Amino acid sequence: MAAPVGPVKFWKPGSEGPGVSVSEERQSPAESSAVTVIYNPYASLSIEQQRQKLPVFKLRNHILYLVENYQTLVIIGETGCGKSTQIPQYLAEAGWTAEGRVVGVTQPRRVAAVSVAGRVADERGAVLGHEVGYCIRFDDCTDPQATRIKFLTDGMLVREMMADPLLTRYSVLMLDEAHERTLYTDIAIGLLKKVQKKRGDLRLIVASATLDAEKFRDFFNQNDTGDPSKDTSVILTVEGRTFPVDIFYLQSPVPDYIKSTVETTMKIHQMENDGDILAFLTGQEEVETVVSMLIEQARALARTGMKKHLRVLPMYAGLPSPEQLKVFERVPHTVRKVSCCVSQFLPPSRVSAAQMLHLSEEDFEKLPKSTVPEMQRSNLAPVILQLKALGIDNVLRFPFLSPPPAQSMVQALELLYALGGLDMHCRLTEPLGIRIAEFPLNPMFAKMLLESGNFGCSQEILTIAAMMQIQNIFVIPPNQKIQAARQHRKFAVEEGDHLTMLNVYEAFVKHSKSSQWCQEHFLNYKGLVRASVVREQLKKLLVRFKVPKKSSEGDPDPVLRCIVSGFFANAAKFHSTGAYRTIRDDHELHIHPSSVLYAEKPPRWVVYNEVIQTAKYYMRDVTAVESSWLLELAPHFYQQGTHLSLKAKRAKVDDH
DNA sequence: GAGCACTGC
Repeated sequence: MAAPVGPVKFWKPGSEGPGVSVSEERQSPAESSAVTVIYNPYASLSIEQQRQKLPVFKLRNHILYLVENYQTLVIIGETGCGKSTQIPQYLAEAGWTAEGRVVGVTQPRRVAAVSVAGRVADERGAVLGHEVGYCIRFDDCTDPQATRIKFLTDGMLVREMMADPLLTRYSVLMLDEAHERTLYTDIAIGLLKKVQKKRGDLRLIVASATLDAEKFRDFFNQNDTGDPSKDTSVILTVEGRTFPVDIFYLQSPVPDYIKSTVETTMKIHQMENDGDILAFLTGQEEVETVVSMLIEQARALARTGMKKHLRVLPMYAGLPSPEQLKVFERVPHTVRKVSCCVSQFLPPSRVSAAQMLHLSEEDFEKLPKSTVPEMQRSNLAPVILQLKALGIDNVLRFPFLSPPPAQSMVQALELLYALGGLDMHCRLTEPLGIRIAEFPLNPMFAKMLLESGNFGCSQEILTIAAMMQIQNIFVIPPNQKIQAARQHRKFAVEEGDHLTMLNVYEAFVKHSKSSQWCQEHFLNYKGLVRASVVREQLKKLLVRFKVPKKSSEGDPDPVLRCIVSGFFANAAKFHSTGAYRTIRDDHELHIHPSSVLYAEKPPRWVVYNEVIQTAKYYMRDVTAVESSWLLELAPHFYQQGTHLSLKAKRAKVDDH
């Protein structure tokens, strides 16, 4: 009756069927776990030889031909075929970066943008930030004069269009991992379709998995003559990958999967020649446990005379990005790299990773292959505001690849109206709406910052806004939970998370931003440094918008009221049922366990920054408020008659 | 009152 545990991934070059050593042993529970092995047989070759080994190399001229002759090329290729690193270089070599033009490559994730840029700079013998650069939020590593190949997050591309709607500097844009259908990839796709109509010279490469390729091609095809020879978009498939992948499923469950992950990893380390290892775990804490166990065992092994060194690296989102980037660094032949990652194959139904690891092969195969586009399930307020800022007045007629539900459009418009960013005719307001859109933040944060001068607490609000952009300020080592909690309590205040984070930052500054002090207080030093960088950048925007520099001098009231002026729409009331309910739509919510208000007497009224959905709907970053503030600071949103005006507005929206 | 998903601007 025991359900098989899986999946186990096993990569081995040149092998068609099951791999040799590990797979043969996969039926033995003690030696089975979710472990991926990557062999790199080309590590000893020169960079140029390595480039020529990539599957995409054979198609170099064909790709260049298609880019020359079609406005849009949809390219299908698996991870590892080399498309992300090679195609931009082929384009540069073929002249697409002549006369100051730029080839841009977007990635859905920051880490990917930085690491792929690093790899390409390496291959070209360039210093990162010159010929090859990257641009992500709060971190622009490009040279406006010198950069020819630019990697950026898709969100950053959308933001760039606010300054240059036709993206005049770019000759080619490649949207990598487009099949992931992230919110900003989808927006970029819609925007680029519009740009292409005005700029026939702009070339687009959409890199996608097989499933969506035809959808992308048809979306971009401007040929309405019915004659296929006049198509403006085309699909090309890159066959193969550098390292074939085999997936194995365990036959029986593993009693202690942490232990067996460590055992399997060590076995591979001792038995196999070259190759790095990826071990998948279900959470940050497990990653850290496995990392420390592996380090310990590798040390013991080194003492017995094992020549090959094991470099053990943790990899999870809470890690500062320089630490995350270490898993992409190349290591010498004498070293084997083990990256311990959090499993991220979570389906949209939000089954937890732990559950996932205990599914049978049959059940695993039943899970949906492609996820619901983010556009279908997101808060669209930031999107709509940005589209408006890009001059797209009728957002309902925007060419969405998958149009979002009308209801979420209406909600977003209502919120933006309530924030004062849009007027009654759904037009961007001047100057507030334009300013809100300028901030690289959720509109509620932007509104809060812009109001902070009026509340006489811009200093405090700047800190709070910056701190809220950083995750995991409180460090909780699994073996020192009690000590960490004791230190963290020193900063906690009954008002909630916002003022607690203000306290943390102010104490950090008071102690001269000392890393030693952070360590003693179980605080994320790098995170706090990042918060101060973010704070400086946000401060520049406030200076530009002439928001007066003021402090409430320790008085919490103005600060709390200012938070409400931005986050009034995210208000919830505690009910006798023992849960919170949103004021807006009576939706049940709970305080997230990471909040300082968790396990405290629940305040009657709260506002929160965001909701995350796991087992339940949790509010993250929560602060207690007075209900009277909601009425006072957002009368248009909460007073009687609101529903009527919303209905009227809805009717107006539906008219478009 | 009950115990923690990730990414992006």
